Amino acid sequence: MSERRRGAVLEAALLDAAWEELEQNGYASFTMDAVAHRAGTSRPVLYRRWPDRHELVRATIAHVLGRDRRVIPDTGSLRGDILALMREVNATRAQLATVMSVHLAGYYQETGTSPADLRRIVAAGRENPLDVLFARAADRGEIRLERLSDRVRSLPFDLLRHEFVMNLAPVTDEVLTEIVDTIFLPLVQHT
Amino acid sequence: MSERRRGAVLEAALLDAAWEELEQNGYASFTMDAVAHRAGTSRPVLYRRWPDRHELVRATIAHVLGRDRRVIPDTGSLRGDILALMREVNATRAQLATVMSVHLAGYYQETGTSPADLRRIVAAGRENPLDVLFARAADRGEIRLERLSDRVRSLPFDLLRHEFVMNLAPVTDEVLTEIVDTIFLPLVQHT
DNA sequence: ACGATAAGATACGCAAGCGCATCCAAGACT
DNA sequence: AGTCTTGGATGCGCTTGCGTATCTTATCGT
Repeated sequence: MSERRRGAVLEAALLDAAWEELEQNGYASFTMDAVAHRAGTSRPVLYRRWPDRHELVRATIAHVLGRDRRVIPDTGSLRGDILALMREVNATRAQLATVMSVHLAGYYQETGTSPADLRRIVAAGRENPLDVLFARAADRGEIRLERLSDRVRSLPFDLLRHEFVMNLAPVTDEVLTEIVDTIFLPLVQHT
Repeated sequence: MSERRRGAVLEAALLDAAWEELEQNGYASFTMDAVAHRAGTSRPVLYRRWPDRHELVRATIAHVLGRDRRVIPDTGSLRGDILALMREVNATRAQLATVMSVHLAGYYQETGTSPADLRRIVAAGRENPLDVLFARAADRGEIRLERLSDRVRSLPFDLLRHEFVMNLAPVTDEVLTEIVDTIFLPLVQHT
């Protein structure tokens, strides 16, 4: 068993360390030195892979979000599916607040990019699970798909995202069911 | 007329400059030097008022949000009132995204404070306009106040805030009316 | 065993940012 | 005019972070 990390193993360790730095200290205090130290390596190792801090941040976000292999729930009802997906997001994507911190903290001004670029990373190569859930609900006759606006469809997750951003933490299950039962479902039934 | 700024006038100029720095370069790149330079002064002037960068940031946010003297609309209907207030927030509070950037970028880790602290600044000494609007609607018989959850009442502004954060810009009037007409009002009428 | 590659370590020099000390000068008040 | 307060300017020294060069060493493949 080798002691010195190499190739993809080393790269993953570097990105994990970078992520922890982002989470624990925020984008404002994110430095190459801190990442290197946390990863148990030295800065030239980072520079051999990423030309600068911004690229390392971008790669870190892609790395963390890219490993997020979500199971698309199938509970037999739209309510169940949406709640299950929200629980999953809640448990795994509270880290989205860390991503948002990069979104907001000056990254765009510093790099000359835009919010759409970060959204592209998040969305890359991924089927939107919501589309699947709604198609199923339509097949079951629960909803008329064409009658639901995009805004209604994304509403539970917009509100969940909002909670993450405002509180920097996952929400309680009561909040999830409140969103679904008192906001989302009444709107679905209304249309 | 004196040429050298003094007292409250100077302090306002300093805080305005600090705000512009936050807006244009983000919290991650916010420095005392840049603020002093933008304000046409020198760093000791800043340090005479605020012990460090974090305190300057906190004071800047309080300054910007504290000058926000909102008129509480009275259009004769809840829809009208909510839309008017949202338009006002949309026109003046897109800058909330800049505030949020501080919220997220590591300020709390750096200062040992919490999201509740920032919310206290925002809310300080201010009557919540929403309470006024809803009380009026109840007086008019439009709604049963006790039947509306806090979440329904704050929903338009939660969604507006979400839009600000996601897009870093004000929204179109179409988005405002969509939120009110297809999300908020159906929920109000449902209860 | 040997060679190639890449990881790890260290050092260098530069610039920025910071916190502070010191001095000068403008402005207000008596 | 004199005094006090505060604004403005400059300089100092320290630390941190960065980008890079150089050297050593571990590991892998042949």
